Amino acid sequence: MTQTKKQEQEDLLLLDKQLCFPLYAASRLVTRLYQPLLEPLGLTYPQYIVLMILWEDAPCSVSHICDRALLNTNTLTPLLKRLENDGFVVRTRSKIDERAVEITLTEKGKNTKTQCKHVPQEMSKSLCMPDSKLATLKQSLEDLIADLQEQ
Amino acid sequence: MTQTKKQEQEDLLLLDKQLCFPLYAASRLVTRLYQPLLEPLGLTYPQYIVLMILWEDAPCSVSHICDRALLNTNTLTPLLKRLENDGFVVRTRSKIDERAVEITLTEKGKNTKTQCKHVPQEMSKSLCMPDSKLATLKQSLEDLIADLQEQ
DNA sequence: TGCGATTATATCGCGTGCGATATATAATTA
DNA sequence: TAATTATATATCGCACGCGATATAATCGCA
Repeated sequence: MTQTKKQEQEDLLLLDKQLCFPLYAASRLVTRLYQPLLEPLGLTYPQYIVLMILWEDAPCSVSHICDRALLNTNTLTPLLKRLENDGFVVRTRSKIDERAVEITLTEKGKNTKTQCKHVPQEMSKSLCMPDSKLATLKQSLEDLIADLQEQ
Repeated sequence: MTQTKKQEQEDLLLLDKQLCFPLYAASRLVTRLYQPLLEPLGLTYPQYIVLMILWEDAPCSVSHICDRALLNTNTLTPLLKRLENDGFVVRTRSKIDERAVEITLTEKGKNTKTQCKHVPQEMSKSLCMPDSKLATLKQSLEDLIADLQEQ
């Protein structure tokens, strides 16, 4: 291999050339931004994601939440147990299919939606980017996810 | 509040309206894609990120890695200890400033770069998106990070 | 019907992430 | 120079994520 070609190939390992790193860093930074909004409600960021799913779809099964959150039961079972412990949800074995666990929102779980109403607004205030650019970014990420899910 | 207005505000809490969720999900899915490439080298994804920084900047201090990786010492100290245990790096107290710890690459740590040469190519094969779109996505994420870092 | 394959959830172990706090060293300043 | 402040790293505790594996219930097909 020529010196030039070797150099080019090594340069692909520069941090600034990676897509993965800004993805990883942006995700963590955005999560940090949510933390002070969610902490007063006694929620973590992944718990907030799961509650959003439940506000749309509850009562529903654990596997339904897995599908929407793109998380596995090894993450979701403990998370849902904590949500149950904290009084947001109830976990019940399905009568129709004894393998399945149905997740139901408690009154507290339902009411938390009202207390979260301000969260999206606060976030879009913090993400000081034009809405059109945010929309494009969101769409690109969704395209990426669709690609990755097929694999 | 009118019924319509209330409805609009609640709709902001739909999972599909969030930017944060595709960011969170895409980051995790991409990390999963790296795993089979890194596992044979005995590396996790965050360890790979730190090694990329070291291939550019080593020897350097822990705080320098913190700055580039956007991670804190509570994450990096244990990670670097594991990298040291696995023979990729050496940690030494700086003689100039006894507070600082200098991270040096071992021969194994340096050689691992050669073994990672194929990783970026493999990844871009897997991310089946036009390069121009990937470049735009990367730039948007970097803009987002720049915004978030100011806060 | 019965038995192997599939599905739904749970558990385990390990490596992050990160808020909070601790400790030691260096820099500053009164 | 002594006291204060700032900086660099480490530690602790807890909640993820996830590969691997386990368990129980259901399905499918011979």
